[in-house]
Amino acid sequence: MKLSTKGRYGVRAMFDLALHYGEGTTPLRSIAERQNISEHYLEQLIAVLRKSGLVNSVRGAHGGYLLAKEPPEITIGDIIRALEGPIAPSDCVAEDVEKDCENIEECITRLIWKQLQESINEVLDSISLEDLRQEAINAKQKDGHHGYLYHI
Amino acid sequence: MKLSTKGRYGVRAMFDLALHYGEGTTPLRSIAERQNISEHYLEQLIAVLRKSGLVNSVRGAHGGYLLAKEPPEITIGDIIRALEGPIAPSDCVAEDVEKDCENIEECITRLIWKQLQESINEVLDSISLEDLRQEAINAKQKDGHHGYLYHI
DNA sequence: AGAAAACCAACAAAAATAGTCGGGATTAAA
DNA sequence: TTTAATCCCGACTATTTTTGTTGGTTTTCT
Repeated sequence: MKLSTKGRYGVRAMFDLALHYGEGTTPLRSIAERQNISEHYLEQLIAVLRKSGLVNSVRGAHGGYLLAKEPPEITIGDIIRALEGPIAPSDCVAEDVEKDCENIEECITRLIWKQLQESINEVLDSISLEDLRQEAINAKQKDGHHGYLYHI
Repeated sequence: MKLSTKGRYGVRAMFDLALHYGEGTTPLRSIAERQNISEHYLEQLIAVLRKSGLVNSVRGAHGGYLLAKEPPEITIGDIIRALEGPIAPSDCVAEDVEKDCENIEECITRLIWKQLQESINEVLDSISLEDLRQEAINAKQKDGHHGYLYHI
């Protein structure tokens, strides 16, 4: 029950773009440096996000990436599903798969995975990039020097 | 965001034991056959469940496994956490790990993983083996011939 | 032209997953 | 007392997924 770096890096990259929303394009190198992620690896992830219609790109010098929609219109769920595939704790609850349960016990445990799937989607779809942006603004106001408010 | 077979097989095995609760021990082979899971692989999983105090074992001929507590006292969360480790979408929200976020963005995305973790645990801890047992009884009553009610 | 960037495809190391294999220890029953 | 059923244990292995790396090509601004 863990997200891979794909999802986590992807969310951070999109969050980074959200913080620079309205300022034109952001080159991948800047995102990678700020977020401390391998640039080439992030390239692969953002390619997926582009193909999913979540970011646009501008090629050439002074090019870069930018959000394809406004921050309130992009949810964490959109990002995670693009990068990690549909959220399905078990294959039998994935939308595109038609798989028969082999026995009644399997059918019943399926109820669990269905509930879990719905709950996860609900949480992830309830948080938009705008929400994160607001959190960041609040955090900075409370603690001027970039303050690591949420350390464990 | 997918559970491995460890968690899913484990839940099915425990469910199987719940359906036979009060009937003494159940040999692993029976569980493996009914649930169509490799016996040797399931052995490894049930060893973990035993060490976690969720099942007891009886060695020797006519031995087998049985639930260590009553079905209402065992939740799906107990089983999943035993087999897959603590539910933590990101390491920074795992209880045993003290990891500093490296920048403010990472700290803010952490809020997502924390919310997600809580939601997942809530769902999984709200379902007990007894709940599944009741579902099974209902399903059988409605459809006498072992009826695959929950097919997609 | 030159530099900055996106874009692309193949490769590869490391880790996790999903088992398999072979035997040893324990116990009930014949 | 042997035998069969069963749990117990450790080592091995194949496959897949993750997490990148390498080395380019193309596009566009200055």
